Amino acid sequence: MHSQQPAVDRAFHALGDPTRRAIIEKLSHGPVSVSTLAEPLDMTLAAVVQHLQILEESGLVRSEKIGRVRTCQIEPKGFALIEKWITDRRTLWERRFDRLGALLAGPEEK
Amino acid sequence: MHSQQPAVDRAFHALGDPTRRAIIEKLSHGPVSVSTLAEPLDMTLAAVVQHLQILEESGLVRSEKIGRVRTCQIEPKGFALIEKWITDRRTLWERRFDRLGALLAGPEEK
DNA sequence: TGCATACTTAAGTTTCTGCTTGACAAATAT
DNA sequence: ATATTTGTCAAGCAGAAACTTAAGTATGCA
Repeated sequence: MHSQQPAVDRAFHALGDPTRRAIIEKLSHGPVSVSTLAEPLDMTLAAVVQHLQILEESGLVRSEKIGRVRTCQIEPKGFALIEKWITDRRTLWERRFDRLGALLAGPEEK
Repeated sequence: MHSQQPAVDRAFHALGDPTRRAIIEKLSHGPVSVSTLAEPLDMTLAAVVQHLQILEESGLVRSEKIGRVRTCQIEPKGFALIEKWITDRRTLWERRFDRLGALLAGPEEK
């Protein structure tokens, strides 16, 4: 139950981990190398690389290797997906709320 | 590592699970009882109750028990938190992108 | 009163995640 | 040339998370 899931599923799963959100926070200020990213994160570099793989597969991060250093940066595509998911749902429940409000205000014609 | 975490952490963790997102999707159309919620979800009612507890603690769902039936509904507060987290980060990286664009367009005075 | 419904709670099992270790590869510096 | 830096890969393990089972509670109904 983990191979062929849609992009929005992977994006939500990726953001579910606090370490990965910390990585996103750091990348928000600009592109950073893997080791710089790992430095403040009380864990081995290998663990950070694993988090980065998940972030990259989920479309939240993009990276490029030049020489021996891999530089990571935010990929907005993934964020757009989860924002869309939320706003789509909110549209549904707000529409319901509006209808309810209209009813409570008293049914009007026209 | 799970007791004193901020609300935004709990909200992201809650939405990381596909079953919980399915519950949110159903609730987006309006309030539903626990057993109605559980019906299409290939798992026991007890499991669904556990998911609901997490959703409720994360501020994404609210519920009220009347008689013997508990009715659940969306609580927008939790969603506002995670949308704010995303837009805050995007503000950062878009600002950077704007500055970059300005540089590439050629430095101008004034 | 007796029985079904709609949960609730606790405990145990299984599966998944995050992390470490260790060995390795490639680029760069000395 | 060799040492150092930067990252990659593959096991393996401990704890967390999801789920089940089973027993219990409170409400509503006949």
